[in-house]
Amino acid sequence: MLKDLPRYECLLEAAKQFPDLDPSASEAYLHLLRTSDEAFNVLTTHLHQAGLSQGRFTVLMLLIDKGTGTPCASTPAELADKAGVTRATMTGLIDTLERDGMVSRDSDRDDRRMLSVKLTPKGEALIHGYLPGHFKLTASLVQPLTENERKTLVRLLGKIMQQAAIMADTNPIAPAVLSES
Amino acid sequence: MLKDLPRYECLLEAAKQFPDLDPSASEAYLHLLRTSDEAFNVLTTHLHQAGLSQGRFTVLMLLIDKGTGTPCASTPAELADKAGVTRATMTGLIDTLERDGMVSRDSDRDDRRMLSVKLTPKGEALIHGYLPGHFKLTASLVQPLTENERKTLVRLLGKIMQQAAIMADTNPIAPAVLSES
DNA sequence: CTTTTTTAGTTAGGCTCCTAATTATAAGCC
DNA sequence: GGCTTATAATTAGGAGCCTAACTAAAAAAG
Repeated sequence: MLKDLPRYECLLEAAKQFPDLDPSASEAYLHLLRTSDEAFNVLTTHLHQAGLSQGRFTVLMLLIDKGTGTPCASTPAELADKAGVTRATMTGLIDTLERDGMVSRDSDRDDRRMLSVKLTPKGEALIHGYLPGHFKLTASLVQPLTENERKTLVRLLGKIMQQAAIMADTNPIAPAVLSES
Repeated sequence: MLKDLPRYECLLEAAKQFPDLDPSASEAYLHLLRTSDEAFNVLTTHLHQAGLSQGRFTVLMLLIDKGTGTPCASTPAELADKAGVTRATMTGLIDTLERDGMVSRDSDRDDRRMLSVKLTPKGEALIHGYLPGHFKLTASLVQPLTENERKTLVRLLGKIMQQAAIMADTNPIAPAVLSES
């Protein structure tokens, strides 16, 4: 999800040379990316300590049976869709998870093209041992904010997310840029 | 910076099974990551259209001479530090940028271990042609927020960033988690 | 039925990033 | 001077992501 972490000081400086630039927008944007990056890195470090990556973690989460009798996803295609990666990528993730004994592939009796991916006891133990710490970390990150501030944050981020979704649809630059006119 | 994009619906559902979980914190955290991811993807798409990646873009930004006579960085080591990547990674980035004619490597007379990396005219043209659209995109993303909302957002994100920095320092989980007690 | 189309999953090859080991040079110490 | 340590950059090998091409099986069309 978050990677790279360019150092944006230089970018901000360069930005000042652009007359048509909206300074508060740039500042908000850079803060958003920097903050997510920091937060993400905290969690990623925790993941790495458990031998996980974002992709591996997502797969395990999707495979957990949350008491309903069925996990969120079980075939590679479902997993890829819900994880937001391609099927090819999911094949690779399942490959390494299977190699490490965290999941198993079982072929479907009715449709021989399909597979069913399941958590092994080892995988189940790993993810259940990992999650409490994960949730504690996320809680710690947001802990400086009051309940009201959290609501405000979610609301403001929601506006940006909505705008990003609009811009992602109208893919060329021009229409998105002109959306405020 | 942002990649992967796990679909957190399942995660949120799973989270409900954890009694010690702080729901508003999880929600805020997930919103933060999802929003940055969406915003990041919009910009990354724009970068790709220009034949750039986050890493390549950062290098070019660092190499721009912003009228001061000297760019932010010029040796691979400086570039790596300011870009937040390893020197090995920077070597690879410079390799492909040099291959594409965007930058040049010149050896230092005094210290033969050192190199000086410079933008070629082609690289300079590319980044200068790219930036206006980049800034317009970031402005569009934040456009739904009023000036006051932008200030609030920056303030709230700042609190989280500060907390993340604290947690990144106290690296093991336990101390960070207990920081509120 | 046979042929075409669709679907599930994988393979192949590329990119960006990483860590760890390596090469070459410079600097400090005896 | 000669040895050790530190520094600049690179190389080697791996992980996770991508797109595009491929294989196998099921479904649809004739």
